[in-house]
Amino acid sequence: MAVQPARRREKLRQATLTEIREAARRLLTTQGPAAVTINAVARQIGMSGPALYHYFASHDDLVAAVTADFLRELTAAMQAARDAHAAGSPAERLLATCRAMREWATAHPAEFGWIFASPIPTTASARHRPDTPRNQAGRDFELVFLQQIEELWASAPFPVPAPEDMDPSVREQLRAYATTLGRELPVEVLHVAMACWIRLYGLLCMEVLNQLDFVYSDLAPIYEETLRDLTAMLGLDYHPPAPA
Amino acid sequence: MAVQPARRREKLRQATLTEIREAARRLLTTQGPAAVTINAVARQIGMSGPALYHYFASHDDLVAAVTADFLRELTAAMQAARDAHAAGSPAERLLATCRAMREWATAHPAEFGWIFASPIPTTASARHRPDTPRNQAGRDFELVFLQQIEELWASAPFPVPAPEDMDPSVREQLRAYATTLGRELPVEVLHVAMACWIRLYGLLCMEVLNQLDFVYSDLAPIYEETLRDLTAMLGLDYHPPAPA
DNA sequence: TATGCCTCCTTAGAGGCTCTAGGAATTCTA
DNA sequence: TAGAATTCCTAGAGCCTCTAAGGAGGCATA
Repeated sequence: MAVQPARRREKLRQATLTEIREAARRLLTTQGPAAVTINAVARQIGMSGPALYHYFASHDDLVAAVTADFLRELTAAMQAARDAHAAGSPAERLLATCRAMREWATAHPAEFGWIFASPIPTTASARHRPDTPRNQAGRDFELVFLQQIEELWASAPFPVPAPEDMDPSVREQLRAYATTLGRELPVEVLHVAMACWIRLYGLLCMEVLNQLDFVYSDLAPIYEETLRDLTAMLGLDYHPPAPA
Repeated sequence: MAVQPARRREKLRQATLTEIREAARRLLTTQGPAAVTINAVARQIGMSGPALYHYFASHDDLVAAVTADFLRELTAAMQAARDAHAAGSPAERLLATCRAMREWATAHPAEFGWIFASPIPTTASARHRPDTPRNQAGRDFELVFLQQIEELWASAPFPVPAPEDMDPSVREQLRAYATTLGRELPVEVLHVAMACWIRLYGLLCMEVLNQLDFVYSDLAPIYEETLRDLTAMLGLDYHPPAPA
């Protein structure tokens, strides 16, 4: 067995990598974003600061890696909720997915805040390396919602505007997006999908990022109200959440 | 004139204060949020770093002061748009106000991002000093929108849900908020007002904070579409924006 | 088995940051 | 005109990111 030792070393490296990510996350959740420094993470795992640069090229790289972890975890939570309702109606599946999104976000506000604060890299640099893990994770996240709308549309079309009634600029933007997706989604369907997404994700961001606590302390009923609106827009029956 | 000298010094102090704020803003818009450090601001105005502590107790204090400036400027822009349509219909006034909000935000994305990133201080400390300039400015901002809804309701009531159909928790939260406002707004009116606010402000935050540029590059028509929805909810006639 | 390479980790240190301490110059007050 | 207050300075402690240079060990090959 000549390959074994090299593989062993690789395993050790991977173990250290996840240890670093876990330490970073622990610091984030317990002491806030500012506490996630290279030095502090290194201290957490009993290393000197500079040693971490063997694993991440910069502080930003570490942040991006951890953010990608969070996005994947959020995506997985939504997919799990969806798959748990594989036998249910499309409406039940969609509602379960959307509720899982809020549950993850409210259970992990610091993590969600970090995802939000680190959007797609600035346009200039994004040109050069368009496929970081962070961006890949971002696309997968969006798709969980979008795919369900797509299936919904295929199985039971909901009302959409006539393409010629849409704003020409919007139509063109959505057409471009549809081609980057490589999917055969009509722009008017995409338009409704985005309108739903904006209402849902926008509300969630405002909640988790404390933009609404001047008036609301518990936004669960407001979120449910929004879900009710979405089902109406998509021609679905609303199903109340399972009681906890 | 014995008071004059003291007044002169106070004037100088105020001049330095605004010079500091302007330098901080310049750094923010030209080099990003991370560049707004005490040292960098001091260098900008030809001072040593520590000297700035005579004007702001900490870096956070400087940030809060600048943020309050931005909020006041945004509020003033909205009020100006409203007052410019004092002779118009309530619908025109409201639309002008909402458009002014987006115009300011898209014209000053860095500033708007800072407002968003520095929400009301963490609940614990907010208890102790509930009336910082930042919070005062935040309340004034919210009121520009809310007051117009209030006037609208008084002059031409729009459809609202029956209070007994509302979620009891939401009803209670809104009742509490109404009392802090010291206004006689029925909770069901407040509920509609908040639903409008969430849609509009949520969309704007997503736009300016780059949460939507994976699909949209120009959100002006989407914003107009949302405004159209709001006018429908409020029983108003939609007026398209004046052409630029 | 001995040698060289490669990886991992160390310390040292440059240059930035926030913020405190203590002192000098200036300006106001009495 | 003497004391008090204000404004600014430099020095420096203790963080931070990140680079440089070197040592200790595992690994592969002669």
